[in-house]
Amino acid sequence: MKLVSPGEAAANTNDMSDKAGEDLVRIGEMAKKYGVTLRTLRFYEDKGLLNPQRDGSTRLYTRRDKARLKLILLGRKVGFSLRDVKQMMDLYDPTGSNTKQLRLTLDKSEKQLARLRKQRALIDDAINELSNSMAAVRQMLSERSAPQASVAG
Amino acid sequence: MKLVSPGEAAANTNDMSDKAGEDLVRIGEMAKKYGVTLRTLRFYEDKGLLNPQRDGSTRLYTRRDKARLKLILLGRKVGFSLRDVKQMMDLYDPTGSNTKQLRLTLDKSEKQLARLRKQRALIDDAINELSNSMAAVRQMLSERSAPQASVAG
DNA sequence: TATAGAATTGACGTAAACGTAAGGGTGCAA
DNA sequence: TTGCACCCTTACGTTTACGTCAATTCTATA
Repeated sequence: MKLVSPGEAAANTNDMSDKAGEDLVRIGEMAKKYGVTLRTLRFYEDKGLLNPQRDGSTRLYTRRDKARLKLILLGRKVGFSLRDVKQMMDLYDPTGSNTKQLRLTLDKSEKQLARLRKQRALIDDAINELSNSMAAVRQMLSERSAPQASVAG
Repeated sequence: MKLVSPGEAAANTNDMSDKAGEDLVRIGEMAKKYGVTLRTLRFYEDKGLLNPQRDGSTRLYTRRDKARLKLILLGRKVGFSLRDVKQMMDLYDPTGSNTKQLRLTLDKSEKQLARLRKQRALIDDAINELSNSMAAVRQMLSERSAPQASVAG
């Protein structure tokens, strides 16, 4: 069964679903579209983060999957683990107000924000220490007549 | 053979070496002194970063080892890998001017500094993105009457 | 129909710096 | 002699997010 020939995603002549305009794409196109590898998409599915339809064994991603993938990638970008992302997404309920999900997300976000700030502080420390060390090394290089005062011993 | 009874590091009645005042310590004291675990010290030795003497099978760390450990810990703090630290330390030659070592150190330091700055930029990005998301989530929480506009789909 | 291009599952490999457990030895104080 | 406080080596486990085959199958097209 032909779905979307590689290279033309718009003209879908498929009669897969009762809903028109489902815009199904296979894994290759999906990967290209979002700059991830096939392995990554399969991995996310294995971890329960994605759940594409199947045509036989072939994965078919809907725009729902695309939305989820976007969220995953955003989550990864801000430093959430896949586990965190899953926890937050698992709380999604299309019928409710999603208050719980939003609260959890906010809670995790606050913690992550704190971690990020801590990390930044550590990096700033490291930058300072490293700059100092470099100054010292430069000193020693400029005074190449003091064999005793080496940096390692 | 008794070397340094635990708790008194100064009064060494040992006749280990011909050099007086060697100030040898065993692994436990070394670990405590520098806030690392025994495993860490053994690991560093296994990786060729430390080379303590032995009394039978017992490791004895000299002040040379202490200096090296300090360097290792500084290196780790500024984000060098142990491999990098080893490369730099391996170039140390007590008889020379250590120009090569210093140059390598400076070179690696510059690269590491660049990495640190890049990382900091990434973190700043993440902080911004996360802050934006959080604002959006707070919005949605405050308008708990819009079921359609959920964060996950 | 042959062939290239896409897709599948399964499963081991990778990186870094140790953690942790197992099994065993040594010395010293009560 | 018991027991504790140290010490030793060996070796597998941990974490996270995939990478990298391998062997096979499906599909479209020239």
